[in-house]
Amino acid sequence: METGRSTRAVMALRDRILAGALPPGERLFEVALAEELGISRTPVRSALAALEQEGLLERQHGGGYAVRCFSFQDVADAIELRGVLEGTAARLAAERGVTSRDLDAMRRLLAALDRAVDPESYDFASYQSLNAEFHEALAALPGSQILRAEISRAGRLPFASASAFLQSQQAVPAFHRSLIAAQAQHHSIVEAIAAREGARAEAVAREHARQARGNLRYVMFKDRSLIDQVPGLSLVVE
Amino acid sequence: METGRSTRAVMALRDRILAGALPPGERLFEVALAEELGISRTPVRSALAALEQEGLLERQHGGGYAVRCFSFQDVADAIELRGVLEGTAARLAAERGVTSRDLDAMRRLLAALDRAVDPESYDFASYQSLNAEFHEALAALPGSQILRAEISRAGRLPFASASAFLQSQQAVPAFHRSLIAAQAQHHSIVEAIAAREGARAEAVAREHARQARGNLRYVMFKDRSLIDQVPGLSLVVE
DNA sequence: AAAAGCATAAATGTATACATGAGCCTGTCA
DNA sequence: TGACAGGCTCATGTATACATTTATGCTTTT
Repeated sequence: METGRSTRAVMALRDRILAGALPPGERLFEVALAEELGISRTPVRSALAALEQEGLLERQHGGGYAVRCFSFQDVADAIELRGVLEGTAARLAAERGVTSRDLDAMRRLLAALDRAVDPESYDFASYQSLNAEFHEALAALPGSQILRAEISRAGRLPFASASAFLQSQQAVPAFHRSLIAAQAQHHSIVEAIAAREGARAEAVAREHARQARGNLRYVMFKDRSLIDQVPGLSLVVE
Repeated sequence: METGRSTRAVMALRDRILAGALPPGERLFEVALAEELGISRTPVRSALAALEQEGLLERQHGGGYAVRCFSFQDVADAIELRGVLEGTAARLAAERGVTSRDLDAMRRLLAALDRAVDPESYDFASYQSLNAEFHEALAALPGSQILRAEISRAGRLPFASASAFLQSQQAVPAFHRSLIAAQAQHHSIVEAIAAREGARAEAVAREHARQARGNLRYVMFKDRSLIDQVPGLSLVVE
């Protein structure tokens, strides 16, 4: 198990940032963090650098880091970006073709997701993990390491990940309907890829991501009590 | 002037990697590099981490770094990725609209590029820097910090940047014709943005990037003597 | 002879001490 | 009273010493 101090520091700081314990804009000092975490400055430094790459911190003028601030538009753009990249994965998979083995795997995931959303056998926890699996498998489908890495990066910003709003959705009225709609899009994407319909696969994957934009609007403007349920949304300042 | 040892180490190592002094797959040792550069391990470590983020190095199993190997397909994918992202910038600029101030700036760049490609006043050096300016301005056009940063990242891999193949193109027969074709695409992109034609702007920007794919094929399969003129192409192994 | 386990050496991970530089406060001079 | 200069302080950048882990090779045992 990889349990280096540096890794632990990254996790601890990430948790604190996302929990809102470190408010957006707050400057972070190496010595203070080191004492707080009971380790030396060295792993703290590498953790800060890692979190900057992750997009949670930004360098201050003249050295040092601060917790990053995001605008509503930033979050919307990050979601759009993920959609564009996942759409590219879907299109390339369609254009280049996929092995029947990979296609079967996608269809098995679809079937499992079907069971998870079915009112008869509804299982939210399963849906959550299966949804993440589906999106990871999709990213890997065209067989491009470069694209896969970039999609993974785009989902690092917590509010931009494929399952960022799932938790909060549970509390909204039309929740189950939106789950069903999303699952229908999953089916369309796989069908398009199987039929080598690149443009369709790309368009549906993009639109699929944009569902999150609607959820974002709901959380930010209709029911702000849900903000705490979406990881990283505490970093959004107006 | 920012002349920290860490920054210097990044530049020195990047140069050596791109120059082929450190062959792809080669493992890098901190102590050796530190002695070679006449500095301590600390800035070397941060430089290695930075170059990993840049995509030039990859972590070895169990710690340590090695010079990254790329396949032909990797390079093609990186180019496609840049095209997708620049296409997104073009589309969003068209959809969201741009200020007349920004539009004028783009048109001034176009006019300057026109002069640079005109046989009467041909100036390759000008074209090179103006082309880079054009692509940077395009990335900034939709006003999205997130997208701009991601486009910048995509161009970090040296062979995926917008001007990666310019130098090598000088030596190919149909060089000047391809420059004129590229410039025509620049015009189309700006025209589409001005007319709020998002789909067109995106499609043309993508196709524009794909010119690099043609150049890549030429360099790799038709005239490998040009490989040294494209930064980073020495990292491609079959 | 082959496989497993231990020992050893070398690399990375971590801690700490030292150097440097930027920001700020104060005091003095115009 | 305002502005500039000088020094002080604190945070980051760097060097080095120490700890830990990993890989390799040799020995031993089956």
